[in-house]
Amino acid sequence: MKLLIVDGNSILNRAYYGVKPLTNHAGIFTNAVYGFFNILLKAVDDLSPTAIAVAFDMKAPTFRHKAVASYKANRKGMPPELAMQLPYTKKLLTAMGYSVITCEGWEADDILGTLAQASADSDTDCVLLTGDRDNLQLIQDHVSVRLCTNKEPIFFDTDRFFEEYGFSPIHLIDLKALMGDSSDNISGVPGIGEKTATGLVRTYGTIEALYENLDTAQLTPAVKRKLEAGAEAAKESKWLATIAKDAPISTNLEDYHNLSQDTDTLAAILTELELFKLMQRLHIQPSVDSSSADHTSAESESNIKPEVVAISKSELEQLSNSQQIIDFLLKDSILYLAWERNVTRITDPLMIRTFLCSDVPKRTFSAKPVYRKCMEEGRTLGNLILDAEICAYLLNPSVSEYQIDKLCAGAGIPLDSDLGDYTEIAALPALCKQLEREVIEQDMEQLLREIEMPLIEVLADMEHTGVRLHTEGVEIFGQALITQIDALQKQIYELAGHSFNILSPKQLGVVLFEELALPAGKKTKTGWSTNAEVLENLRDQHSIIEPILQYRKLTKLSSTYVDGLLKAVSPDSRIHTCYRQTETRTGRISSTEPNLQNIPVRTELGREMRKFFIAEEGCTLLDADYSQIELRLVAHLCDDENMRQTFKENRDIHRSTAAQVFRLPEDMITKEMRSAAKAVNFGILYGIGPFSLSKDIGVSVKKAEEYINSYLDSFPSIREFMERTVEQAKETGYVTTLFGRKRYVPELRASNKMTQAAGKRIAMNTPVQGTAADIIKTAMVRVWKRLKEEVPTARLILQIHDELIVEAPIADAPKAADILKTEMENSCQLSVPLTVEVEEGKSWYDAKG
DNA sequence: CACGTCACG
DNA sequence: ACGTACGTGACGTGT
Repeated sequence: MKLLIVDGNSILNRAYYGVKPLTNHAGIFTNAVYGFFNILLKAVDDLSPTAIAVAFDMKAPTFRHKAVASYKANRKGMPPELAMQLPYTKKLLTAMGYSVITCEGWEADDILGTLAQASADSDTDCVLLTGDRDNLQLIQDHVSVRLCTNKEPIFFDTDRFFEEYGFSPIHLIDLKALMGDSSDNISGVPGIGEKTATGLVRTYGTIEALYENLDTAQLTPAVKRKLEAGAEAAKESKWLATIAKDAPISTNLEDYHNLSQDTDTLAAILTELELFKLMQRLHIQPSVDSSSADHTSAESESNIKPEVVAISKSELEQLSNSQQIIDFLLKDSILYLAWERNVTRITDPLMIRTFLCSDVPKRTFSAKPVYRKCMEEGRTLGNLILDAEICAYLLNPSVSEYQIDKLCAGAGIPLDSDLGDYTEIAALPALCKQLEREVIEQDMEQLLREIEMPLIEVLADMEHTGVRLHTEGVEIFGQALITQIDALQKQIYELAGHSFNILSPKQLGVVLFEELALPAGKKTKTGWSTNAEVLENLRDQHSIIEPILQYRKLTKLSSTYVDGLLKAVSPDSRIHTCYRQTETRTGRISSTEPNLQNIPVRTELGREMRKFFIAEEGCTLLDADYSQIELRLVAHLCDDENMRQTFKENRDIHRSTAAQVFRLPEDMITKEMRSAAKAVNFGILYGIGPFSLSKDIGVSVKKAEEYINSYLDSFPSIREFMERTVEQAKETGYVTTLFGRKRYVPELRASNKMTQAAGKRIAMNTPVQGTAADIIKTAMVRVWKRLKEEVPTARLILQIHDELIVEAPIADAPKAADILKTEMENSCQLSVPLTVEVEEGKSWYDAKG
């Protein structure tokens, strides 16, 4: 028999602080559970114990035992994010067949001590798993410790302990008696520190032996005096430091043998917590949750083992002409199919094309690359009815990466890894059905079918078409930048008196705040902040600041935009960005490789870049953007009559807001007042605070607060809407957009009030930003379809959140412009008009005056 | 790989 | 006392 005794609280605590915050989609924290079992399972793998006992403190300790008193007095209670994970941990341990031991009035330590002693007494080997060095005192023959640290665990037995401490483990309590332990509120002997205490313990062993020999001992007078004065404290401290070995628990070690695992319970809890990695590690399948239990057909079907079959060309043609739903995955140019109970794979490119282009109803996971591949062959993917990745995104947009195996785990769909390459395709039919059903249950079917599904092809087409770049122009622009950058660099080095890396915040900090002794403003966690805002404030203090700011601007343009864009140009002189449809938590699309949604516009020099985004010969660019879409949505969502009226009359919203806030007629509003109102308007969208507003518009925090209050008083319906939205998010755990898109806001349930405040801002902003995303996506689908039908020469090529760009032959441009404006303005009926401005030009720069 | 910085809506 | 507006992506530095 070999016993593993776990200090549950200590390991859970270590896991909690060692693993980054992690929650399931309902907001239950799971990081400590995850870390706990990683530590435990690693130990079990390494040690192969035949019995495992996990000790926990009691929740509400009484004062029968002295250690409890010190515990209560000196350790803060667990944060709720950790406390909520404790019952899950215990239930999982029990389900795994391990013993969970608590003992009223006794600490986990005491349980460890008692069991360790019982092991030693019966010549049974045992290992203590703990993160607390206190437990090293329990080491003796047959009893060793596996000490968890931030790195690899350290193994301690008597010999290893002696090497490190120079005395026997049992004398650890004597060491503490002398030096104390602030974390356990053990005072020790005042004035005796680690060095002295260690020396004394090495010489005398126990404090009793030390005090008996105090008169004859060779001690400095000071130490001797302190020891004499602290005799009582030493005794008291030793008593406090000693772990009990007589907790009233069973010392019959046979009682702790591992029981058989309750796989169902284990699966149910891990599924609830969405700890899929852990499930894999334990080789258990996720459980089917109760909501899907009544759909027995899907369940039984998915439990039938699929048959791997070969398929001939004619059979494939027959299948491709049928009306049954076929699930497919395209991976590394291999096509995997699943239908009825069969799975197969196809490598012949012609057969792959036959299937993909056919009209047979298809489902897949991640369709956009498939559309792209088809488009590269001058075709398209036929009759796609469902993309499971998109469904998963709608169900929870906060997931960082959507993977079939994890989603199956979360949806209670078994994965048969014996099927090798066929594992995923075999599970796909069940996954599609399940996710589709959930989307429908959560009232997002329309969002799925009318927006997200058709959008996949639109995005694929936009990527495939790409945007033309005037590469020579960019190169020349880049050369000019380099020349200026070199000059600035030289100038900066001269002003600093030496060369250094200007782009290194660390080195720049040294130059500015040490060598030049400029007043250091804010700090970051690693050093001084040197961001633009800080540097702006130092502008007048030293002539080095201006060129540094300039240097930063130009190097940014050079590396991110000139170099970045040139790297991304294809041989056709066009840039084919990648639009990501499952990336943002709000429903927006993002753009990568390269990001075409952050091409400079705010400064004149940066805006120059847009001169190189040009139309094909004989073509022109049409740029259509929504005017104030987010503020219009605020007016609609809040149903604010005042604000709605402004938009209905197509008046200047910022001027109108200023008039409300300052209680003046509109013609008395100054530029400054208008721009302050504009900042407040934007701030409102984000859940503004006075501090940030003051920074933004350069007034005092107090003044900024007045503006905000005045704003919310002028528009009471906005305040009500914001409060209502946050309230609702707290109750249900999520917020929704006008079109039913969801986002969970677990931040609202955190105990940290900063996090909670962030949660409120998320709750307030997401319905606005998300609805705007829904609207432009709808418009994209409609514009794309109409252009395809009516002006097939015109191509949608770019989307920048509230802006669409179409490339069209000059002759077709007016018609395309009309379609753009009409479809964008009418993609949604609100209580305020949506207005779109369309402009035209040879380059993006020209098309956006 | 994390951080700081900065580009956009 | 602390940090301080929502949502993104890319680059260079430095551990």
